[in-house]
Amino acid sequence: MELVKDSSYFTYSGEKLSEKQIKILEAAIMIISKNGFNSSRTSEIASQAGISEGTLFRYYSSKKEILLSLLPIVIHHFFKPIIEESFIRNKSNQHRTIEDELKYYFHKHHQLISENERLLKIIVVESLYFPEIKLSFQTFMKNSVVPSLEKMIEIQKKKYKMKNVDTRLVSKTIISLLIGHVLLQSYLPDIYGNEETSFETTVNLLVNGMKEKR
Amino acid sequence: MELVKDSSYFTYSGEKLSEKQIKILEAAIMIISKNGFNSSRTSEIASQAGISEGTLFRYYSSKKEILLSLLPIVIHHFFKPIIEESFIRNKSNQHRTIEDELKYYFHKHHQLISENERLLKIIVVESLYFPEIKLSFQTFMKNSVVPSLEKMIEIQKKKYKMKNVDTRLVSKTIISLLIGHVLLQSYLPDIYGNEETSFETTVNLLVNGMKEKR
Amino acid sequence: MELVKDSSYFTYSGEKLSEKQIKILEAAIMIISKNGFNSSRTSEIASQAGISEGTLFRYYSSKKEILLSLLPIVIHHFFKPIIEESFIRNKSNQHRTIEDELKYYFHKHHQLISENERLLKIIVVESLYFPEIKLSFQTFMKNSVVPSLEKMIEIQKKKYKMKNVDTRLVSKTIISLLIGHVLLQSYLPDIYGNEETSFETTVNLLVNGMKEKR
Amino acid sequence: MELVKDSSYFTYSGEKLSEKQIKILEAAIMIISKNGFNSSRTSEIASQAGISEGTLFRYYSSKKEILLSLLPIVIHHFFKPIIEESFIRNKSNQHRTIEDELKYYFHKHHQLISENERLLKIIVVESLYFPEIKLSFQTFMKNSVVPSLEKMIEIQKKKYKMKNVDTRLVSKTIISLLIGHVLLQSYLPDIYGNEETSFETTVNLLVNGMKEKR
DNA sequence: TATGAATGAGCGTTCATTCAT
DNA sequence: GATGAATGAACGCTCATTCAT
Repeated sequence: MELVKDSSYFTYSGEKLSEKQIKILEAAIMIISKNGFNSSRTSEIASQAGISEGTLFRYYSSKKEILLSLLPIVIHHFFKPIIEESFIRNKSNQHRTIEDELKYYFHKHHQLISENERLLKIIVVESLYFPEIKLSFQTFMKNSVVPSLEKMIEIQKKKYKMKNVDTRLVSKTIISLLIGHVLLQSYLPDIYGNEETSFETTVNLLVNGMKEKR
Repeated sequence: MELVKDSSYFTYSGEKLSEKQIKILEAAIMIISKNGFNSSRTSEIASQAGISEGTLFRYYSSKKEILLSLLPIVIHHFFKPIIEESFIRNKSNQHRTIEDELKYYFHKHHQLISENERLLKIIVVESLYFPEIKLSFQTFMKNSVVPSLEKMIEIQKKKYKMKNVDTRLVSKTIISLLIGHVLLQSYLPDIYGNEETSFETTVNLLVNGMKEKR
Repeated sequence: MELVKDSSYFTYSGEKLSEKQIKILEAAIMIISKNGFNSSRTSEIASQAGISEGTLFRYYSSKKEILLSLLPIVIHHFFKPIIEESFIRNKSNQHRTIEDELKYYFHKHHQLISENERLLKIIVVESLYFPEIKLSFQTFMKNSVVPSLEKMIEIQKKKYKMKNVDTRLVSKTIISLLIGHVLLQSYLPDIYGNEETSFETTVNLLVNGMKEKR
Repeated sequence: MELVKDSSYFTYSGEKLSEKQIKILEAAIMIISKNGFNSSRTSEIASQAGISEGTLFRYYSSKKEILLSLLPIVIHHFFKPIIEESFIRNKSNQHRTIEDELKYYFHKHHQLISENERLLKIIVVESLYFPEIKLSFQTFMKNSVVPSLEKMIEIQKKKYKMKNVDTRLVSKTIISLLIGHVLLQSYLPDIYGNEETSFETTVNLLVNGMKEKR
């Protein structure tokens, strides 16, 4: 399974997932990301996981519980890294240019999204239909991701004296560009294929736009 | 139903939808956009349409056929306008600035998206799971939307002598911004609420970025 | 089906049961009285009713609803008659002897129990496990059956000047005798077979016991 | 567990139950009397018995075998005492009155029923659905309980010269009263509550009824 | 043509029973 | 012997689809 790099993917701090549970979640991510939650069959997840359907329900008491148990994994593997200091690097590396900073930001996100692609697809889509998932999603965006990003922007604004730039608008733009690039890569790979290589020019365009013209 | 302005919404060239079919499709858009295709019940669609379940199956031989019949409507109402000359206005109004042009482009898209919001949601989400929908979607993007957009960009590039600008990158950026803004408005309305008002500054940022710095 | 004399058994005032519902209830009474509620399969009830399982659930939204819908039938066919004036005849026929009165009371009950045997079995047994059924059962006994019986006893006590007789004890005894006779007939038919013929002597024993000895 | 006085409860002649088996049966009586056989889970019985489910099936090869193994226990603890000489006391204490004799009989039964309440409930209810249990039940009643009771009645009839009394009817009446009282106490405790205290008057009523009137 | 009752395949879930450790 | 994880048949229930009226 391409999403999951190694067997330690699901064993994050604060949770002790058994081998069976990991197999189930791996299978669930495969099946649900392919068919959607509602069209995914517990029988299919079980057989993909190499266990019986009865065993599946020993570990997850309902189909929905499987879906919900993906939430902390997304948070751990996708959201946690984004809000960590090392991700933004807004403190230690102030000698870097804003372009470098943003390229790093885009690159890290791209990497994270690639690593968690199927998982993210599930959570994003199912949050349309499961309020509890949407809420988790929104909460993390609102309380962690956006503040963290805007903090970085504020620092850069001060550093480069771009007082007229609207922080909120820039954060919206950066997130939009990320989302858009990921979706376009997925939907129109032959036109908007290699995302990684386009970051450089995208960042240049963006930073250039933020700088005041003569 | 807010999506459908009048009874002629579904009567596009090449198709003659009966009154019953229109009612069914209206109901289907309501129900499916709310619950997703799989969680939508034919019984609910029928009762929302004010007909019996039996009648529904006289007009659409299967539930999936209803979904697929929404495709040409999306194409007609969403994609067609986008690729039409009047949408781009790249010929007649050459006296306008590039900012005006883009603001108009964003505004028109926003309008179109608003008018077709539920319909688009269905097609975008279900295209994740139904290859035939995805293909239609991709084909229109590749053959019509992107060329049309890039044609406009080329014209503007010539007009404003921005030779160094990468057309593909700009089209990707514009589409990304549109997608991102729509999604963010939907997922994080209290942070990134009013889309329309942010177009102006977004366009300024973008155009500013495209212009060469001193 | 022995319990149900004719097709009008289930059509009592205040309820309009369809033909299908009657078939389902007839089948349910057969199956559940044989196997118990928990061991009865909806598939078996459906096939006994001559319909598909899907149809069964069109008329009763759950298996338990079938069980609960038997309650008003028991009330209508078993409890209602017991508390009606005509059953006790404590007003119009005061010229009758207490023996006649009791024989009539026993006889009527025996008839009612025979007619509703399976239905009663279900309700009595399942009230052990379903509190709502037990409550209905108790309520009817406490508020209707026992008061009605004790009213009759009081009248007879006055008529025959049996002041020393404990009304509550006599009602308990009468009900016990009824229950016991019915159960013994069911469990030990070859020993305590014909209930009807033993009523006469039972009543004589009871009345004799109530009368004061010299 | 209130039913089982001590660890020797289950060790009756002809059977050697291991400690584990006793624990299992104790747990089974608790669980099954509460939920009914079908709604009782082997997992619940095992955990109540403090053993694993696997171990349970080492001692009883199926769930039903547990139920059936309760039968000899009921026979040993409930029926055996009833048919024993000491229970009836028809020989040694001929100086007692018939009232005393019956009160003693009722009292002893009441005591036995109280001590075996849960066990009896299981056997009585499940005999409705398991023919082999019903048969055992019937056999003991027919061959042991009824003859033993009627023997006592015959002796009393001779002693008190009540030739006209129908022995079978009296035995039926006595058993009915016992059954009725137990059931009424269970179903309508607030009306027909204390069984023990009503025996005295019940016996008086019964004996009075058996005696010839002037 | 329109209906809606009837269908039955297929779902998520349970639980008595098995068996490797 | 004791365990408890694993099993899978069978359950209650759903719902897209059919068809007699």
